[in-house]
Amino acid sequence: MSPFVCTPLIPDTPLLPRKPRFKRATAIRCRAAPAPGDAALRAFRVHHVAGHSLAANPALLPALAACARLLTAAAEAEQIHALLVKSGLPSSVSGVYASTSLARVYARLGRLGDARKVFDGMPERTLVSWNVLLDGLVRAGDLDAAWEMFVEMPERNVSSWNTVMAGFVRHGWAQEAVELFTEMTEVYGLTPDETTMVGFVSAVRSLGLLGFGRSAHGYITRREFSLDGALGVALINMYTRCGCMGAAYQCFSSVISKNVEHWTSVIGGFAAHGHSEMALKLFAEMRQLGVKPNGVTFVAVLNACSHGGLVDEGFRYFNLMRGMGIRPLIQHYGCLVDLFGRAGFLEEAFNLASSLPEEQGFVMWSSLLAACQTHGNVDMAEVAAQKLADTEPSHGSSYVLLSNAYARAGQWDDLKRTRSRMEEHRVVKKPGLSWIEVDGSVHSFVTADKLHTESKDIYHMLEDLKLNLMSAGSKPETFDLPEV
DNA sequence: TTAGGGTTAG
Repeated sequence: MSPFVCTPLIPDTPLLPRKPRFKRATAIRCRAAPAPGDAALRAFRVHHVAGHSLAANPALLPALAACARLLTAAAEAEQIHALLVKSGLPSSVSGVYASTSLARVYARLGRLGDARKVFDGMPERTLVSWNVLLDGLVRAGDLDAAWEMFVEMPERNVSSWNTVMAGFVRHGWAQEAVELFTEMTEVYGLTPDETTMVGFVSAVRSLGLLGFGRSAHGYITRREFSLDGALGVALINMYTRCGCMGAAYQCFSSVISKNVEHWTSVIGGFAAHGHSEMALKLFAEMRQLGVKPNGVTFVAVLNACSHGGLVDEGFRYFNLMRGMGIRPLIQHYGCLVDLFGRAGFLEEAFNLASSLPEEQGFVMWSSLLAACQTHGNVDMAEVAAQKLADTEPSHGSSYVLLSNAYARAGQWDDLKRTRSRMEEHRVVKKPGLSWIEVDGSVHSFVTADKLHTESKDIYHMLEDLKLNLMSAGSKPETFDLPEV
């Protein structure tokens, strides 16, 4: 295959005309003379070409910072590294900044071995150098190694704690992140800064600890931390995940300088909770104010359309996105499949889903399977369930969704067969969990469990609620399930 | 002059 042809992540479907490719000549010219796109890299080159020594090049550290930020400038970083080695700068004491910055570039590129080599070669290390390496381990997902390093570091500051905490949250260790916060503040008496609060709020968001989230918000307000950056986004997201759209919107409104992520978070929140009109109204407002949406914003917008049954609008937004030069990803196509499926256009949903790469299709086929259940198409449900099982064979939800579809269609023999196949393959469906936080402790429940210490009182309360609902005229939807 | 932060399809 020609190196000049980009392989699209998603194969184009008839819906989506193929994008024009770059002209061959343009690609060759770019390759022959790669001009650094970043201002700092350009400045570095200007000084270097003018014959300035590395130590006298004011753009050295900004250029390395750019390499760390861009993640596409590995070649430039290597060139600067070579120049540093040649100049002898990294081994001099004044080179501690350059070496730390260089180690950071490799750490950010995921080249931990190279980062470690630079670090090991440093005659003098600062706490920042340690934190850079710590961050590299955290980003690579080697949390055990990161923890080991964190414990053994000669000293630690708030940044070290923040680095580990953010890493824990990013890799799903939210509970550990909360514990880390408690230890940092209560045992070590350190004062949290804005970054600490971003990590903490993100952790309590993952765990659904609304009470902790509210306390954190209070603390943030008292400290007069700005909500203009990541902190505002984290707070909006925390309220959204806890189902408090009122608080999320209030928080959003209090952000003075709103960026695309603030807008995306609040739009995504309203979309997820079924308030499609509000989500789309906010999207229009955002554009009117000149904030440019990104691919994630469009996931939120398309989600609003699918939850609101707005098929035509969904396609209009999808085309708008492509018109803005944003390449659709599997999430966007997933929204379209969901949009078709929920609205009952099962054939269209199926055709679109079938045209996409299978390995990323788990969520998409689940949504289609759910749509087949809703609209009573058992034949298609069987195919979708098979696709799901192909993607993740040990996942129980495909069997459960399929048996639900059989139940809805009254095909009890097929339902029995599916359940026995599940047993044969020893597939266990992980039960969905609900939880509620009362006075700082989290109480979790699965369907029909009696493990909670106050289980008896809870079931009494449920009975009361049920009676109240019935007397108010509510009728539950029931099926006559046979013994399986 | 070098470190740590946020949004994504069921």
